[in-house]
Amino acid sequence: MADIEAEDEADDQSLPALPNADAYEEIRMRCAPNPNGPWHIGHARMPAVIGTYRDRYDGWFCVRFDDTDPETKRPDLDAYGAILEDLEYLGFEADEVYTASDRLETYYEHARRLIDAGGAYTCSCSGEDFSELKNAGEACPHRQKPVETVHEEFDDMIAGDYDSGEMVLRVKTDIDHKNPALRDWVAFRMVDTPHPREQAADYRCWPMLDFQSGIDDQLLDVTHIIRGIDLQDSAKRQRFVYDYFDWEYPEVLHWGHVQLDEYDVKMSTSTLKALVDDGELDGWDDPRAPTLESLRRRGINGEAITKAMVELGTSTSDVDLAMSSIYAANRDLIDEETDRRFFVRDGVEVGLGGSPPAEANPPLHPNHVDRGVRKIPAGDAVFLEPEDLPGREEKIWLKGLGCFLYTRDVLQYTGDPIDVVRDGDVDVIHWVPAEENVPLTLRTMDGDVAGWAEPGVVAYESDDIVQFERVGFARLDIVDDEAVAYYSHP
RNA sequence: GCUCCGUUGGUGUAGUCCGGCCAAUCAUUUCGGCCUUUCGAGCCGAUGACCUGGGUUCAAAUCCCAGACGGAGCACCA
Repeated sequence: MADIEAEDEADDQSLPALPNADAYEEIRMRCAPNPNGPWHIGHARMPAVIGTYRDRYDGWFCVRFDDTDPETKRPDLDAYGAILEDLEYLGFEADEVYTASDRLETYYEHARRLIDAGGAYTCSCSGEDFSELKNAGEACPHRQKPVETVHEEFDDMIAGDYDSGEMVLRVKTDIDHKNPALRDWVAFRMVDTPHPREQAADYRCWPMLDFQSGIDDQLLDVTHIIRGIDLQDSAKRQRFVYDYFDWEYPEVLHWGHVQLDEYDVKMSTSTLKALVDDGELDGWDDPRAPTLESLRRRGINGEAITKAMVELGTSTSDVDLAMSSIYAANRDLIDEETDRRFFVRDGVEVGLGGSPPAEANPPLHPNHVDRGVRKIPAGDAVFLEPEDLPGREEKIWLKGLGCFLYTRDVLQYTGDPIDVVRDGDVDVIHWVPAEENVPLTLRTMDGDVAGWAEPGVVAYESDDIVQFERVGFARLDIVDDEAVAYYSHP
């Protein structure tokens, strides 16, 4: 029995065990987004994996907004809240939320300690000049400054006495380290542009990510860092600071980039922002946008995204995420609960003859007859999808209504029993009455599709999910009596 | 140019540290069959992979060397 349970547990865990997990009393992680825009689908990997580990190890994770660049990657004030909402949508809640731009005094204090330890120096070289020296493995003259001078100049930086580009604080690493990426990197620089957050608008001396993040990870007792390969060298840079302070660096995992199929639009915050600003996308939740807001509007359950992300694992190579894996996970979650309805795209009208039943009553859900049936009056004519129109003198089964022969431009009711379908010669199709129906626009990744839904859809409200039979799942989005639905997936 | 990292079917992943039980796991996709008054689901089945070349070994997806290909860093971005 115990063996069986152990096996079940192993099956659940598609993620590998965290390195050295046993060595820590509590697993502590951080999700450190830059709030410079709403999240795209790729961002979901961070909370999905970190949150899943948190739950698995009964650990802790925080969201820490690393918003220390007021200019180039300027924070978007709406993004802080939007990101927390996205997190909730994905099925997680942070144990704590921090904002780096609230913590500048802490970073300054650690910088001073680093200066005291001889681990940092103020430098007024231009970026190009320093780069040249660095590539040659040569120190710049500022490296030898007395500690007192460094303190004075750093205080002046904090006071805002320099303009952007005039002075930086560098960490003293190893100026001829064989990896040029690690040589005396910048810890603080001057930024003229005020931070968009009012609480932080007066600061001009801002830490770089490697410094800020390194200090915070220690102060928050982070045991495991999980982040992208673009930050592969960060750990190596930050270790120099950790060594000065005699701290122990956390375990660190890196993963590669995620690419999506099915989208024409590049998955990048800045690209999306530009497309939204130019009006090429109808906002961040446009069905064509690879954003979480878009998937949410399409009625896709956040847990399905989380599941697909967790299945990607944590390998350092780049991965292609197939949207079909998100869709498959979502179907698992919603199929049993979702009502079936008819929706005809680009319908053609065809008359009915031969006295068919006046009303069709297909079930709301084929596996749950107890949920009841729909009422679809047939009337004198129906709409069919052009592709479903049968050939001349061919039979077709209108689902819930019966068998018809297509002859002289009219569908003649034949009264055949269901066996004609079972024998395989007659296709079953969906339809809507030409008279009593609900015009509805289906918004898809490939554009809007106009059509008609069966009358019963008036009973739904926005956010309800239905399955349009033979079309796919959709989320209703009704505004001012205008019926719109967002297509989810097949 | 310098420095890191990676490469298992269409896609993702397990196995690689500690070579044999791996003619390679699981999921998804695709294609068949059963069932079904849709699609999906379910059940059954099929197709499909260890980057290349050397070496070590009785034995290599796994260790070693070389190469190819891919990615990342060398920002006063995150």
